Amino acid sequence: MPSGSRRSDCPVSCTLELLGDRWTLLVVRDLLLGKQRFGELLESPEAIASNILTERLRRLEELELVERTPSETHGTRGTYRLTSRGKSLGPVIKAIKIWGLANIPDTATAAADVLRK
Amino acid sequence: MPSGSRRSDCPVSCTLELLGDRWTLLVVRDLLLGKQRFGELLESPEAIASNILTERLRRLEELELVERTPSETHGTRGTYRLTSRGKSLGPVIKAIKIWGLANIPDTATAAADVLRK
DNA sequence: CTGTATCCAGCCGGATACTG
DNA sequence: CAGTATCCGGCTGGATACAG
Repeated sequence: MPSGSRRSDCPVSCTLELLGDRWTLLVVRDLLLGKQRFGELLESPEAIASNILTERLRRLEELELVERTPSETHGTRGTYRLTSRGKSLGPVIKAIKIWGLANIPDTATAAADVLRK
Repeated sequence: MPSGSRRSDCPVSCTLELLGDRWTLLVVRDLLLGKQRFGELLESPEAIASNILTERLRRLEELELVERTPSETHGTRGTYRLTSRGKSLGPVIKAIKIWGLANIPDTATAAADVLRK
C-alpha cells in the first residue's frame, strides 16, 4: 500500500485519494459479483471505456487489490480476481449500495447480487 | 433526489455519479464531525480550495443532503448542516474509514471523531 | 477476445484576486 | 470572515483504431 504524498493522514481522505472516482469502485463491484474477464467487465451497463478499464485494473493491481492471472495458453488473455484486501472493500460497496437504494429513486440491484443480504 | 441521465440503475453506480469524487465525501465527513461554518470547512488539513468548497456545498444543497441557514444579521454568513438524508451517509463514511485504517499505513482518525465507536 | 495506444474535448481543481 | 469569480494547466474519460 502506498503512502506517498497525501493530503492528510485521515483514512477517509486517503481512501478517497485512492478509490474516489466514478469508475474504480464500479470495477470492484463487478469483481465482487464474480466477473473475472476483461470482456465481462466491459459488458456492464455503465459501459466503461476499454482504456479506462485497463488503467483502473492496472492501478488496482498496484494497490494489491486485484490479482491478475495470465492465461497459460494465450499470453494476452488473463483473469482478474480480488485479493483478500480487495474483497475487504465489500462493506464499503455495500454501504454505498444501501444508501443509493434508500435515497435515489428507481435504483435496483441485479438479481444475482452477491452483496444482497 | 435527481434521477436524470444515468449510466445505469445500479445504486452503487448512481451514488458514485453523485458523490464519487475526491472532495464531496470529505465535506460530508467534516459536517458529520460537527463543523458548520465555511471557514471551518476550509481549515481541514486537506485544504480544499474555496471555490471547490462553494461548488460542493451548492451541489449538496441541491441534493438535499445539506441545509444552509443564512445568518439573520450578515446576509453573506450562513451555517451548513446535514439533513437527515445527509446524515444517513454516516455508515458509508464509516465503512470507508474502517477500510482506510486497516489498509493504508499511517492513517489515523481525529481524536474528536464522532464516527468512532 | 484481450488488451493497448492515441487523439482530444471538456471538466476538475489549484491559485489568486475580489466583493460585501 | 464568507463567499464568488476568473484564469488556466493538467487530468479524465469517451471514441476509435490497432495489435496479438
